[in-house]
Amino acid sequence: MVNSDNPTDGIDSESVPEVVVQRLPLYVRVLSHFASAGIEVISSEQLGAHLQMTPAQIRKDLSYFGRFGKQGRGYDVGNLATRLRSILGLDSQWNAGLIGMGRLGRAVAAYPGFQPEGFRIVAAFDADDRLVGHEVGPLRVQALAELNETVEERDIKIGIVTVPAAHAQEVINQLVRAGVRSILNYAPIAPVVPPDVRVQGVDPVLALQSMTFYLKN
Amino acid sequence: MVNSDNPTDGIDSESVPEVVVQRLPLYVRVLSHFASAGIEVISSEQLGAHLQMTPAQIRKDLSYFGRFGKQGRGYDVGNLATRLRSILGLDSQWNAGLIGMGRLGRAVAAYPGFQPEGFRIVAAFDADDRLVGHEVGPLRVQALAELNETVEERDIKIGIVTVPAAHAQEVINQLVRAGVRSILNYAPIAPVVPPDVRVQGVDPVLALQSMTFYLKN
DNA sequence: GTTTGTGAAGGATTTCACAGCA
DNA sequence: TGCTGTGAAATCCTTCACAAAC
Repeated sequence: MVNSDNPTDGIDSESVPEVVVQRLPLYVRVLSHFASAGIEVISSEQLGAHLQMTPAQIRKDLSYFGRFGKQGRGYDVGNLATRLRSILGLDSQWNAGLIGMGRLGRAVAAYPGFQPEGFRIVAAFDADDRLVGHEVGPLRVQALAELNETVEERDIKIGIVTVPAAHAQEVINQLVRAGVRSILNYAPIAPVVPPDVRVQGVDPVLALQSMTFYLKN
Repeated sequence: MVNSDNPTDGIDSESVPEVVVQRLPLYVRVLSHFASAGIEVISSEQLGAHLQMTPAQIRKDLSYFGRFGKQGRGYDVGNLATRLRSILGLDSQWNAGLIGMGRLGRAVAAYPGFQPEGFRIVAAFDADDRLVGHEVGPLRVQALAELNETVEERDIKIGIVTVPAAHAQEVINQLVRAGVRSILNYAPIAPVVPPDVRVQGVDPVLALQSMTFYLKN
C-alpha cells in the first residue's frame, strides 16, 4: 500500500468546507516559497498579502485542522507546511493512470510538475489499437480493456483523462467502474459521476470564457 | 477594434456574483452539446441533471441576465446559447499574447482548443535571446521589451503566462504595466496583482492536491 | 399540466472584533 | 505589545416554494 493514513491528523472531511480544502494547497505552495527564501516565521497578515486574501480567512481556515500558530509571533513556516502537507496526504506518493495518449496525453505524460509533488503516472491507456504497445517515455500504452486489472495491480487512485470530448464521459464511466474516485479531467465536458467521485477539470478555455465577461462589461 | 460592445445586453458586472459568471461558460458548453444533438428545447431540470446542479440554481443564475425561458416549455437551446455567448462576449474575437516559449508555451501555442472559441494567440514572447526571432507555428518569438507596443498594436486583451515559476510574477507585472487586465496563468504561483486585474490559474497539480485530502480522509 | 422567474428562507462562508497567550 | 484562535455578526450564495405564463 503506497498511501498510509497518517495517524497524527484524524480529520472528518465532512466537517471541513470544500472551499477551505481547495485553498490548503495554495497555502502549502506559498509556505514552500517562503521557506526556500529562508523565512522561518510568518504571520497571517503576511500570508494574506501574498495570497490576496484577508488574514482572518487564513486563520479561520487553519483553525479547522488545529492550532498551528503562536500568539504574538505567527506561524513557523516549515512546521506549518509539513502539517498541511500531512493533512492533505501530500507526504505520500499517489499513483495515477493516464487515459488518452494523443497530443494532449503525451504532453501531460511529459509534464515535469507532477513527479516532484508526489504524483506518479504509472500507466497509460488508449482506445486506439495503433497506439497500444507503443512506448511513451517510461510507459507502455495499454488497451482500455486492461484498465480494471491495472488499477488494482498498480494501486491507481487517480485517473487523468486526456481523451477527446466525445469519448470523455464513457472513459470516466470506465474509471468509476474500475474503482477510481478521483479524476482530473482535461476534456471540455462536464461529466456526470456518482456523488462519491470527485472530478476536477483543467480547462483553459473555460477560464478565458469567464474573463471576457469582465473585459466586456 | 476587434471587440465591439454588444448593445443588446447592458449588464452591470458588479451586480452579478462572480460564481455565477464562472458558471455561464459551462451552460454555454452544455447547450452547444444539446444543440448539436438536435435538441431544440430544454428545461432547467434537464440542464441540472447534466451539470449535476439544482434546476433552481440554473434559473436563478440566468435571471441575473434576463428572462430567456417560456413557462411550461423551457428554454430554446439555440437562442439561450446565443444570448449567453453574447453576454460573455464570446461573439467576438479576443487577442492574446503568450509569454514564455519553452516546452509548455509551445504546447499552449499548438493547443487547438482556443481558436474555435474565438481566442487567438497573436504574439509570442520570451526573455531568452536565443529563442527570439525563431518561429513557432505562425508566430515569430519577440523580445519582452516589445511587449508594450505589441499589446497596443495588436489589441491584445489577454496575457497567457507560461514562464517558469521564478519569473512569473515579474512577467505578470510587465503585462499589467502594458495594460493587460486578464491573465491566464500556467505558472505554479499565486501572483499579486492590482484589484482591477483578473488572473485565472491553470494548475493541474493544485487540482490534484485538494483531491488527495478526500482520498485520504 | 408543465416549467419559468423570483421573493423569501435557509445555509454557507467570510469578516469582525476581541479575549487570551507569548 | 503583537498576533493567534474563535464565537458572533455580516455577507454571500443556494434552495424553496409558488404565482404567473404558456
